[in-house]
Amino acid sequence: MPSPPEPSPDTTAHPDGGAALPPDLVAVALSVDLVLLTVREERLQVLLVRRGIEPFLDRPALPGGFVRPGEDLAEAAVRELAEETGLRHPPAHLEQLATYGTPQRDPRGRVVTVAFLALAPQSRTPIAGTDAAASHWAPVATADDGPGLAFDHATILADGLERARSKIEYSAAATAFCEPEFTVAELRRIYELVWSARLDPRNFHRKVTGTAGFLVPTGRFTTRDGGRPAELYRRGDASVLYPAMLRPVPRLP
Amino acid sequence: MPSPPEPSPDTTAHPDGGAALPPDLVAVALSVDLVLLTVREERLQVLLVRRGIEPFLDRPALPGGFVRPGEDLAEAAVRELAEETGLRHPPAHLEQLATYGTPQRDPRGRVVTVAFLALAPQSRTPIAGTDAAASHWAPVATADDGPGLAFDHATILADGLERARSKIEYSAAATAFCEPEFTVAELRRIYELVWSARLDPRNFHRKVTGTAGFLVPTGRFTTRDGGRPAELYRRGDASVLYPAMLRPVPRLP
DNA sequence: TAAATAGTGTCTTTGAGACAGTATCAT
DNA sequence: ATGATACTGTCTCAAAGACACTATTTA
Repeated sequence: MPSPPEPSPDTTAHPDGGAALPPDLVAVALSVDLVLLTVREERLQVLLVRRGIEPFLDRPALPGGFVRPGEDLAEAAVRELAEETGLRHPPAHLEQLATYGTPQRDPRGRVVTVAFLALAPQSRTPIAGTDAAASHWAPVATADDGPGLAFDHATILADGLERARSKIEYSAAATAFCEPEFTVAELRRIYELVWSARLDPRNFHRKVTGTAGFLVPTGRFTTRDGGRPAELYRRGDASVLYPAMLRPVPRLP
Repeated sequence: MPSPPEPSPDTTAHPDGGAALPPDLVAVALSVDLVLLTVREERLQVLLVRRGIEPFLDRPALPGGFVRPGEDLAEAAVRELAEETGLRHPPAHLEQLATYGTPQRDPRGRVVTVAFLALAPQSRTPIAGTDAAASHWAPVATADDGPGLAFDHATILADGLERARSKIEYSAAATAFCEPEFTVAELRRIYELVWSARLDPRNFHRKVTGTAGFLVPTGRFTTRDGGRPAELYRRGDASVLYPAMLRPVPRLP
């Protein structure tokens, strides 16, 4: 890796054309944290890491780390993901979630974190790499059980879940959980597991195949789900879903 | 992988129970910026300030400033708003928009800014105070004309507008533009100006009065809009609008 | 054959869009 | 009276919910 550009970390000493930052600034440490979700073993799961240092030693936490000089925020997010989980490919979906900067959220000092939401299919999330020993999947329903998540990560996780649940209503983001080629039933299962709700297979089929640009039929079929062969689809160009898919009241027998 | 040695910013000198921030951190300056929108003179307008210092001296910019020690992000946003515009009351609606941290977005050094979206009625936005001389309203349609906005504020403004336009679809946020008591026609005018679209008065009336918890009738009437007296309403408890108000394709003759 | 899943069609209900008609003010 | 705006009602159409029926595989 080439050495990073030399920006003086002392931001107050960085004049440019006579303009400099005011000398009485609070310097904050900036980190990124990730809510990486996937569907595996018939459940919505989130990637957690076990903290190897204080504070919150040995407690589960969202993967993340400090932003480096000259590094963009999203760039830092995918780098941390690769380092902590050995993820080769960037996640299929990545978006900024929110920024958390309550003064006392980190006992070490002022640390502000920019949280990202990432969605990926199971095949792209092998968990194997340098620090990978400490990373593991946890069902979102029980992620905060036992020793609670470090820092304010329980809040960040809750916000990420709510974002994911609402995002798949009006966008094609749910396909980010799927393999490159998938059946309508597999996509429906994603919705059901993310929403904890049952959807009518026939109405769902009509909705997703009837929305222009959402799904692209490949012409090929699979029997991997059992029963009559189902057509395989790829995700289409449409990123917004209009009209939106309506989320039922959560009810999964 | 080795990190270049760098002078410790003072955030690293904040030990707590043996835990300290790593010494090779990049310290960043953290600021907040505001997209404060209001409806006045029959147009959607945004509050801008004229920059009094380099860089971008004399260019229009979004109001904002650096976060102080021990200060929460939203807290910093309302403080900056009060300082730069003399706004007494906090805005009726305030939400975090997004965080912008491209390395070169500020020529003075690494400055990351957390942007907020604020909505307020005209009555609460008098622009009178300490630094108020430099602040002014600009119609959003022409805000980026002439000398462009400083930094990446044109992007932030565009994101804020899009957020406001979509937010009023599925939430009661549009009432934040209204006075405490308002008529259905006044609320409709808000939607029309924010969306640049014409809405059918009768269908709009049916929609907003038929959605439980959205509007609370006061029993009193006004003739300030001319014609038959219109009932005055207050905003209700409902913060989400379901089903959503559908945004037509922008078309205002 | 039965069982399982894929896909199509049909009926009902909800709600949005379009627009007629009446009500109550100012002038 | 006229004109303006407030409000109610009615018709039509699009789309969601519920569910019957047929199609094609494996066991």
